[in-house]
Amino acid sequence: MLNQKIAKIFYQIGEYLEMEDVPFKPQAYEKAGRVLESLSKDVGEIYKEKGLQGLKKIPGIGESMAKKIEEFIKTGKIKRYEELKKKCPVNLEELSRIEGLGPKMIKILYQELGIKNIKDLEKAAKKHLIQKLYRFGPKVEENILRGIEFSKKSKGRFLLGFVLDTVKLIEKRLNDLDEVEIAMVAGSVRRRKETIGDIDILVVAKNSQKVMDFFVSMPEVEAVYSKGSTRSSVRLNLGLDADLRVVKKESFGSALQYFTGSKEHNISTRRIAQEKGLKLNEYGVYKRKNQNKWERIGGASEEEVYQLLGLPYIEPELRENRGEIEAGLKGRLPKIVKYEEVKADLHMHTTWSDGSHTIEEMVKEAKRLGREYIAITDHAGELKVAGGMSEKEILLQIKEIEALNKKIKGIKILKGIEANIKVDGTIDVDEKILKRLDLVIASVHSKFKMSKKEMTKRICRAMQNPYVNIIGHPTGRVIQQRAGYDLDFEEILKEAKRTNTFLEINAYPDRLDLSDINIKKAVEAGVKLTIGTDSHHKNQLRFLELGIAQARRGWAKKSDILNCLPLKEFLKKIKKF
DNA sequence: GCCGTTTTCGGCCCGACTGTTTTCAGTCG
Repeated sequence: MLNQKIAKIFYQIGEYLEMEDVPFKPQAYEKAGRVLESLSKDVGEIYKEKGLQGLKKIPGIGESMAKKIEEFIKTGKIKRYEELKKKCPVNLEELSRIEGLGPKMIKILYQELGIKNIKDLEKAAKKHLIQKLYRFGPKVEENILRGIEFSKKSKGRFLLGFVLDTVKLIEKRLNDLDEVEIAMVAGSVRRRKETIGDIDILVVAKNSQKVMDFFVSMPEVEAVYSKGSTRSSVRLNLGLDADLRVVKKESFGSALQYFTGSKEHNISTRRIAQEKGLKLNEYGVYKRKNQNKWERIGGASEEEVYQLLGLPYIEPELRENRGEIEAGLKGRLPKIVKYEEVKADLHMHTTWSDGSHTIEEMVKEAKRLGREYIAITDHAGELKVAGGMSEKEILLQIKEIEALNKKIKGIKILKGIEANIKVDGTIDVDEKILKRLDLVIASVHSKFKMSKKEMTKRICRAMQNPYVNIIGHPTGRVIQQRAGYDLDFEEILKEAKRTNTFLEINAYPDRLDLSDINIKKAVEAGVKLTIGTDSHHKNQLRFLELGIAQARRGWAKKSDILNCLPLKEFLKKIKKF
């Protein structure tokens, strides 16, 4: 929480400095903001443990910013920021969200028209006051109004899981065209980020005009923003924008690398190019010939781009500038788990609790999707709103699963439950029953707002239960809805390792809990993980892919994921004793 | 303001697009 707050202030300081035309500092603040945002550890804790020196170890944070962080921890304020804000007291966060509006324009709008927020901005635009300003015109005014409308309508980013199918469909359709040599989705979708802002697709085409015609007339297209011969831009009925770009075959690799991002990863790769006397852009890799002549030396494939930079191929899911470049240079990039290596889905619900399908229906769909084994893990115990099973029902369900295992071949069904971790950390199902199951997931479903200390103790105690194998959705976050419970994650990892308990990567689109950053921490701590979809409907079983993507983004190897194991070994490893 | 297997000083990623201008500034990804 502290990290996000300070990050926001740093972003704003950067924007204020940009208004003043201060060179280089804006980028420094912006970078520091991004680093803080994706930092896994709270700066408050870093400061408490290691002081100012600890803060300065954070990349992008030096003397001056460390002191500002210290100031914020101690006083809740940063003087420099308050000064800048006094000079230009506008709602920067709100205004810079408007597409096309940056610090320089915001400053002029404030000085000339006293515009402080979106409300003021909308009023001024409707009165046509903006187009009278120097270097502004009717088009700028129009764009501002459109930007305001968009920001009102759009919810911002979209969950990957709810758009991935459509993206894949569009990609496949394009690839099926005779005119298309290759079509590939780039951007945050290709990196499998948990939320995405828009869709970028690249194609190599023999006849680009025909491809563009096809693209803008797809049934999913709601509006066409622009249609050209090399780039078209549309809004899909899902509510998000999609761009299609035609690139030359010889540039496909560098274009794919460029448009896949992340921005931070690209900045790093271009810096490496520069250090080697090369230049990297979306058209290729270039070598300096003389003063101002560059010679193209590659760019047809991504592999070639990375190779010319002296790097191994870096999987898209790793391209977040979280150490993949450094690891690549040292030859220490991990071999991350492959999509086809995960054999099982370890978390799902049926009509026995709050699911929509019978066990048999779920099993058949899971088999169709190629799973080798699955665990049925209906709610049990006190969670009556979610149809928690009584102990009697659990025993009946065990019988049904045993019968189905005899009936259905080619997939094995494991007997499990999702039990509740009560406030005191105990499990609300009797050990006599737990004993008879293949695996037990224990999750927090109540009283989310406990103190950090209490919640950590609560989950640690659950892990001490000899029959609890997996902690479900360990941090309890719901993307775009609520932050996770307050936890000492380091402590959780220690206890998980000590008690041989596994942490879940919940693959449900709005959970993806553990997050990529927490997965990386768990992997580093040697804690093993399981992936489960938490499906409540058979159509949700396909979300396993999202959990694997998340594992890959967290640098997890095959050996870190328990459900990569064949069934027999899995059953041995899951047991605590 | 940050950073350093060439540096504690002198660099800092790159190009396209847009709208406003007659050569460029601002914004974006």
